[in-house]
Amino acid sequence: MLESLLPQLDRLFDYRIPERLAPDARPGVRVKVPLRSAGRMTSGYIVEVTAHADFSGTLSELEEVVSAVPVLTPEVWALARSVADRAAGNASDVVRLAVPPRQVRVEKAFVARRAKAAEAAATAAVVAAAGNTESPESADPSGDTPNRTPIAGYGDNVIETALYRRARLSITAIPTVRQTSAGEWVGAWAETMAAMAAFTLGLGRSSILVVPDYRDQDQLETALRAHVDDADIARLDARQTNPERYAHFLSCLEERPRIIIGNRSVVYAPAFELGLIALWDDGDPLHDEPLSPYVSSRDVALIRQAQSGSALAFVSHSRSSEVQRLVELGFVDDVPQNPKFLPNVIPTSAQVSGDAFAQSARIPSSAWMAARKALETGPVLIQVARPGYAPVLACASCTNPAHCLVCDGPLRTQSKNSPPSCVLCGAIAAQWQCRHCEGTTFRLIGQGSARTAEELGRAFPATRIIVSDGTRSLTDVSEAPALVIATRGAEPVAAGGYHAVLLLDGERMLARESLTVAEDCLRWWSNAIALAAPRAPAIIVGVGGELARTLVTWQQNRFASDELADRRRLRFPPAVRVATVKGTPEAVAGAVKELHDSVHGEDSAKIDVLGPVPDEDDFVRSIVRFDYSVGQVVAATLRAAVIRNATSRRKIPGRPANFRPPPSLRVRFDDTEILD
DNA sequence: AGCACGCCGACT
DNA sequence: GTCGGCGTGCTC
Repeated sequence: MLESLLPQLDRLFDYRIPERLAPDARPGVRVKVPLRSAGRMTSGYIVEVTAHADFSGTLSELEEVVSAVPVLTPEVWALARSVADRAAGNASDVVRLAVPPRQVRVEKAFVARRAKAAEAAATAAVVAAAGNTESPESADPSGDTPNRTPIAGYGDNVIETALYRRARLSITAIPTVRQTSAGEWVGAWAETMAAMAAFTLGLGRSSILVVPDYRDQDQLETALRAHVDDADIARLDARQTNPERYAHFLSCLEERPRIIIGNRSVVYAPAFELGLIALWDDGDPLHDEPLSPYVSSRDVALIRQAQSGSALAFVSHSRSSEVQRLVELGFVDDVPQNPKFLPNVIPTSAQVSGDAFAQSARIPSSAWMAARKALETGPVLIQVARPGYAPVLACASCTNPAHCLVCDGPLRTQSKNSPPSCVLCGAIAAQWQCRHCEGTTFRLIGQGSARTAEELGRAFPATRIIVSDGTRSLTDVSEAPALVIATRGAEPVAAGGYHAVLLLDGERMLARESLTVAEDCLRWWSNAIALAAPRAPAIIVGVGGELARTLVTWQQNRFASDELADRRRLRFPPAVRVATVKGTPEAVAGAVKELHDSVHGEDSAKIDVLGPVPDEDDFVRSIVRFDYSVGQVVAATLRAAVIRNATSRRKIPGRPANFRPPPSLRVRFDDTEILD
């Protein structure tokens, strides 16, 4: 496999292995090979070693084995190929996500340590043979390992049995916090996932646990350390330096079961005897890969599960419509939580309290009183939509929104005494003048986390105020009374759970324009509510209707089912898949025609094309919607069109001799934002 | 990408 | 009759 970005080189090439390289030339190792003419080298990976080449011409010789460590295992290669095929992308792009950059020092240390271990094992084997001792114990195939903690909150052994059967599961997380055996507090979901991984480890198998961000990862790691030895955990995440990441990656290649945790790219980690892939909160957009070919970790997990035969679990408080679809198909099994501790959710319409602060923050009196009461005994969580002080500024005289004089972007205030600055370019609006009425003074609109904190501080003078937002986010707070103001997604875990949770900016959060607003809001709110102590009030302000009813009854699965039904009616994802086709008008028209040619007969109803509409640079854009059943044909057809356009690109007349136009056809599958 | 091959216009 | 322009296509 060549490390090339060119779609026309995204296939296997055969090379002859010279005698001197034969010992190291095994599948998975990094190599350098000649391509096209002498002296030009490309790097790549050996995928297969065979006695007879498929290629009929004369073979070039392998130039160099860069390192003897087989970093691209056959399983991961097969996964990369399937993922690329599904999204009409390059396998080498996927491999780049799967295999971190090589770090020579780290790799040498790994090789040396491994050689030493192998030597020690050989000596031990000799001693064992001489002494005729018992053979080393292997994992008990019958399943139940002694001393493990049961996975609580679900039916007896329901999850254990499912893991043993290697089932695919949608698990409704338990909406509260739990204390680990080491005394630390984490979301119950983390405890559940840790117990699942520990059980799988007891079966002698590895787990891959995928979380959206490092705050979730920290909780999961805390929970895991209470179940297993630290040496059984391997981490792969964006916070690590390159050497750290490579060291942990290499440790996954060892032939012993591990628990591998990290963000979305960890789904590609090599794993010894993979027994479980589990995703926390698969609806979080951080599971969507922003690099080509843009395949989300949910889809990668589904492909990997099919190839490895491992168990698969989607764990969340509110089920994504994608997983709902899989449940309705019968492909994934529903594991409901034991409804013993449902959260105490109270929706409140905007019946504003008489208190001065409550009025300015539009907090209803009942919520205000609940917060005041809860503060006597423990921490209270206040969820707001935005960070900063005043997220929006307007002209004080004409009330029109204020804009940056440099780039015309919107203005905001970061903290109380900081001058207004531009959201986009950061310029400080010094000599600002309104473009509508020549006014020169601002009016602050809305409350960001900092302004909410300041005003709450005034209302509760003796209370500790803690702010957790995008710029400064906390992972946990103590059980002492405090007001914790957090932007959605940045809520810290409180020891013992919050004594009250207030969700303030519901209306504003719902005002965002997106196909998935309702689903996203439900997820943000459910996740915050799940941080409450048992029976503590969770008050949601200014949200009514189906969403409020869903939270009160804690029936997110039914909401997901309704949501999916709506998408079916509209023929929107995930009821169907989508692909964007972008390029010159001729290239797009050609690709669309080929699609109609290859999806024909009774299948033709399974595909429809929206557009083309004009895009930037004389390009046009079409959106193809298609049923999952024709996904392979659609991907293969569009892939062929991309390759053809890359191979024979026409020169534009009247341009400089060496001018190369951009690729005249680009394809992107399953972009969740295109129909917003 | 980047290089070789080939087909057509201008030249000793 | 050949030299070299650049468009077209291939890379094991």
